[in-house]
Amino acid sequence: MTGRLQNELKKKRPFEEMEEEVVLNLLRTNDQFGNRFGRLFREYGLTSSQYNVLRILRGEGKPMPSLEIAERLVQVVPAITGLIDRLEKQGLVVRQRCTEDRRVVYVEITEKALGILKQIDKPLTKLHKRLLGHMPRAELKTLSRLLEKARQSLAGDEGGL
Amino acid sequence: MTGRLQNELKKKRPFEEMEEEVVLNLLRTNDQFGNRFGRLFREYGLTSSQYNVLRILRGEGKPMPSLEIAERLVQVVPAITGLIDRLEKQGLVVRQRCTEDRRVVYVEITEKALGILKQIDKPLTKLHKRLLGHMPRAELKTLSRLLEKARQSLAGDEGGL
DNA sequence: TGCAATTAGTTTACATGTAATCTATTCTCA
DNA sequence: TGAGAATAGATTACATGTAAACTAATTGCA
Repeated sequence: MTGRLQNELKKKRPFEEMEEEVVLNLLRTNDQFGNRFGRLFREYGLTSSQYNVLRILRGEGKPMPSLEIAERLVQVVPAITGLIDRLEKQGLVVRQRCTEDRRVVYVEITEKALGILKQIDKPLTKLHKRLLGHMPRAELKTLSRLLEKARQSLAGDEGGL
Repeated sequence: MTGRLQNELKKKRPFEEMEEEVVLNLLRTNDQFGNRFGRLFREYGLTSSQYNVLRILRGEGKPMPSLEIAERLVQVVPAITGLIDRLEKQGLVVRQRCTEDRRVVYVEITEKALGILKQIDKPLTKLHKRLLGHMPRAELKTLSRLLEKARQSLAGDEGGL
């Protein structure tokens, strides 16, 4: 695997090669893991995005404004509307306009959705185990830490160019 | 601060927590980096996927069958058709059916596309630097290695469930 | 030799991500 | 208090990712 990735790189300076390799590895790992999770969620009639919205709502424990959900998803605003639309159509969330500030729409998770999430919990844990169970705890910790550190270059600059 | 001790006691299954944290960090980092690269490519009229197709074609140095490109993109087959369609419409690639095996369609990169890629090279390197330049070489190496290791759990199992 | 299995690519249907623009409300403050 | 700025969402347009079904060409092999 290492060799193949490096083969795709045009040899330049070692340091730039290193950075590019990290980026490619990041993309590749994310894609492959994402595929697996996507397949699992699909077995329960959900997409990854839908699952994530529901997970956030369950974690919050009470209705949330659309934009607050969108924020936690690290998604851009427009996508959230359609996402909630489809969840509502499936009876997994309910929309309710706030009476005090009529601009705000609260989204609440339904019992039906909570039931599905509960069904997913175990297989999801199992999948995590399958994907990462072969790595010792110390390495997982290091990996998390390094990913966080990588993101520090964008800290406080989320929206800027 | 209720204390680190209590926090540790409250942890249910530390190991699974760790795995989930890695996955979330992976998603987040990938999203944020992906946004940056996407914006850069858009300045040159390309999407990330389009850039990647062109980069692969430049690297190969000669026309390639559609499916071979798709394979390297870690993408599923159907997406490649539309992608090539749009690149062709922009005059960035040319399609040519193979005479020996009439099922195969070769895709060739154009001079126009090579010119755009050349323009992108420097800003792209600069962006890499900006995103990862704050990490010492040793950490980049470790990060790459751990990402590769994470993917080993799916080795030789690309298509399976 | 002839037909089933493969293979390369396309098409269709749907969910999503991104940007730009628009509407309805609420807030600010001169 | 009243107009402009800010905020919450929705809408539109387009590129993409995914699955499933389809066409055309080639291969394998009894």
